[in-house]
Amino acid sequence: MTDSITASDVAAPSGPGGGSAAMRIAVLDRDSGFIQVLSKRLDRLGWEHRVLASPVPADAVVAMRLSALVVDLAVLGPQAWEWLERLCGALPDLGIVVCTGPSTVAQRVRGLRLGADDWITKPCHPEEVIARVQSVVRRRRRPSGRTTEAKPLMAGEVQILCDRFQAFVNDESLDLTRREFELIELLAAAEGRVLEREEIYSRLWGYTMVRGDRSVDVFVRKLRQKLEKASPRWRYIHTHFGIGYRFAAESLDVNSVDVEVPASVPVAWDSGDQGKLSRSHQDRELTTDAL
Amino acid sequence: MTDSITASDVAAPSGPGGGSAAMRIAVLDRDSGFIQVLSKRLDRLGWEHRVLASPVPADAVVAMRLSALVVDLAVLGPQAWEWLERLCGALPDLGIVVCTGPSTVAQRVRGLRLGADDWITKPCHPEEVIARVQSVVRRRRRPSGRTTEAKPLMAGEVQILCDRFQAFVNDESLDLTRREFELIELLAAAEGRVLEREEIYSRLWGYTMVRGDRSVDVFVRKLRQKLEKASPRWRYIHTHFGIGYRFAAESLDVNSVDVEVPASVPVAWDSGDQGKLSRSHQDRELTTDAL
DNA sequence: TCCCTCTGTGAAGATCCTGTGACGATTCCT
DNA sequence: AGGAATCGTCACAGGATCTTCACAGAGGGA
Repeated sequence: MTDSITASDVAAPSGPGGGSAAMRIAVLDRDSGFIQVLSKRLDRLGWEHRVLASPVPADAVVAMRLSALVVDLAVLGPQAWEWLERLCGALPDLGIVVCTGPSTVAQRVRGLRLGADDWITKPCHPEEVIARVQSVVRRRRRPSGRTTEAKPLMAGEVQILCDRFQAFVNDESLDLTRREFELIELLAAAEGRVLEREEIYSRLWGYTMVRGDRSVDVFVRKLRQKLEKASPRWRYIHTHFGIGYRFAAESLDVNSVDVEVPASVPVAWDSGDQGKLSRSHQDRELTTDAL
Repeated sequence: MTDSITASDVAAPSGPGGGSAAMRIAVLDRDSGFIQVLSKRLDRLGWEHRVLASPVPADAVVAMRLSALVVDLAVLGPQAWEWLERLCGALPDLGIVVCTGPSTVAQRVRGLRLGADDWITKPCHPEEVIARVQSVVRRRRRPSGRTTEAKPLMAGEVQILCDRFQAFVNDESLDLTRREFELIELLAAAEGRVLEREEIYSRLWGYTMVRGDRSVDVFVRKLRQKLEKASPRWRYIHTHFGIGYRFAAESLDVNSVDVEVPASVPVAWDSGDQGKLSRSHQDRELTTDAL
């Protein structure tokens, strides 16, 4: 059961997982020529992608769990601005690249201010579209990506192995579901800081929490149950009333020193390899492209 | 006196938002016309900015602690690519916007792949440059913003940890509720200034206080109780009759030097001149208040 | 000194928040 | 298709927190 979680699952927007892989984008456009050429490139890159021909309600975009969206505002008609604003509000972590015909400075500024991450004017080369999408996604991912690099997190009796998407107590799996694991990973990575519900929600679900949503609470409860069963002498998730939750291992044994360990990570974080990767990658691209 | 409240003061104490404030950018370019127009806009926006006329070594850029850098690659000559790569490697969190003359698709793609966050082609409207810089910075800040503001405030025996939404004395939590914490944080951040009731109220509750509302007083009392219990030899919150409250740690030990520390971040810079200011506290209260 | 206003205090009621169990919807696997 | 696992929503109950109120004491000006 544990093993059923595959790498492809990691495609989650804010997903901690894999590096440059697992790109998932959608193109909202009707320009068949443009779409065709772009799709071809995306295929070659191995990016999951999807073409949308008509204005999709913002809620539907949410469900797609995209890394980025390329959109021609012309398709949306007069409600384009409103749509853009709603989408950016709901999905603060989604990369949005507007790729549309001739526009005025004012229009571009407006789009960017509303939350678009980039604005490309057609006609344009698909390679540039891709490079800009990459740039947008890279920018978004950088800070969250560094925390999670297969280094096991430890707290109390619990060991969190990111590369297995599972937590263990005495080498026994807690049988966490995907959401449960993402939650414990997020909390543990916060190193004892309090995370607000809204932040937890937006990091796990990828869009902003609506007031009254109890999902976070429910998953906290499920996590607590499994932690309690596997490690009864410890408390891990602490409620901060009116704010959110904090992860820190606290022993219930009175005689023990009751050390409060947030979550230690034997990390020595890198920074080099990602850049290196993308560079060699890009050299290859440039030579073959021969522009 | 009430009018001394400025827009910049209103930045929410713990609020993650605060997008436009504290922007700090540099422009590396030689196009005097462009620079002039851009500078003017930046001034009006209140962004700190700085113009660099010649290729600055990447290391020097590091020291500037910028939010973003706008650069014309032409200034850099043939080493532009290498420079760009070095810079992006050294400062993965710096927003880099290339703003340069006509270029090929391949050049733009190369720049973006090397780590640039955006690429604008001159001639361009300064407003668009600004909008794109904002977009870049906004995107970069969101996830890391919360971790950055982790400067603990210190006053007397009390330590305020913003990322835990809690205050501590000797590593023991005061068990502050959300409002109580917001209040102590607000007061402590004022660095010894007197805050009027109306200001406190509007910052914590988000709307203006109706006359006769005693909420602030009640929460001050709760805070005082908890502070008193945890740190009996100190006074922290001082009433200013007819005005409001002031936060400053004052020792009650007579023999002690009675150092009054408003609330300082535990960095190296301070401690010297405090003693000079404090004579008998009674007198000081009257003179410094200067109403 | 007197009087009026402002502040400290305690308590009670209202309000909001969280824990919890259960249910239907959806997805995934066989 | 059938069944199981997982997910998201809902309603309810018990607490925690917030707000309001009344009263007493302190502060400041005439």
